Amino acid sequence: MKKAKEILQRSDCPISYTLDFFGDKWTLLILRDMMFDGKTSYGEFLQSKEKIATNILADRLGALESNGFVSKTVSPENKSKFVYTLTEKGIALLPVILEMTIWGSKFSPAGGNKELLKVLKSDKEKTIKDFTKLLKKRIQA
Amino acid sequence: MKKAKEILQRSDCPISYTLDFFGDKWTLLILRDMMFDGKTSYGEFLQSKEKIATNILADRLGALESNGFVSKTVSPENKSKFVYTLTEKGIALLPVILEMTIWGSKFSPAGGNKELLKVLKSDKEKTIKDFTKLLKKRIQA
DNA sequence: CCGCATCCCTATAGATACTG
DNA sequence: CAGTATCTATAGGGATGCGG
Repeated sequence: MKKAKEILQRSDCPISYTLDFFGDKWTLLILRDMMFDGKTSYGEFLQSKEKIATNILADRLGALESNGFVSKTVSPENKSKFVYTLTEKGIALLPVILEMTIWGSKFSPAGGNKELLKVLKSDKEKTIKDFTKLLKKRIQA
Repeated sequence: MKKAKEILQRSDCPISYTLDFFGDKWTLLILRDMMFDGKTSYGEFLQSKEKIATNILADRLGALESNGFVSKTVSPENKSKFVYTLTEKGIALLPVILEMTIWGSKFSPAGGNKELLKVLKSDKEKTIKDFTKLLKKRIQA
């Protein structure tokens, strides 16, 4: 039995609310892996370059699931494996993540995703819309 | 003497880089107060409804300053008071914060800023551009 | 062995009281 | 006004466990 670790809302401010849940260093990285790399399993998340600890990963996946950002199902191929997929509520975070990508690409010493930046620059709104559509399609299959 | 608390970069990923610095529950709220409420002083930040602790505020202001997101100057009116203002690097985070506002407004039980949402919906890119211009003007005065 | 969870211990975040 | 000091709670790293 898992306790659902509810979100404690500090104020009515929408920014504050967003940070109440996503204001940590790991949660959005999991969503990134799902959105951009199509990852769906615990093991795949573990392999990301930032090296998330197993307990943190389990905790965040649980929180994401119990708050409706991802759904957890048993893998059809492997009964002892779980598949995590984005919900629409999770997909709705794409614009936030993309803006973070843009900002990070501009200011990180490591540079950023030049390809993505070029596409975004030409028509950001369209890119967001199209990518959202793609993600939604992916979860229907 | 203050240690500059450098950012430890977990990977080359721009999203990860953004989270390395802004992946906490308070830093962006300070920027929110500066952007949307025009706050400029320690005392004003303390009064926000989320009730930030004094040591956290001091810590975050120090980090924001030493990393070039805000600048700290002595108040012209009151020599024993400091004035914090956004830099261009800080202003560049506006799109991220606005997307968080949009997301939070959509999903927070408390609802959100309906006015802002309406404006953003009609032309998001223009709104961001105009507001950025306003913020830049503000720091030149 | 792999996928996932738990335990333990340290480091950091954060609340409250206090100070130059 | 603008912080520090001190103390406690929580996040997080690494090892370990356990079932297939």
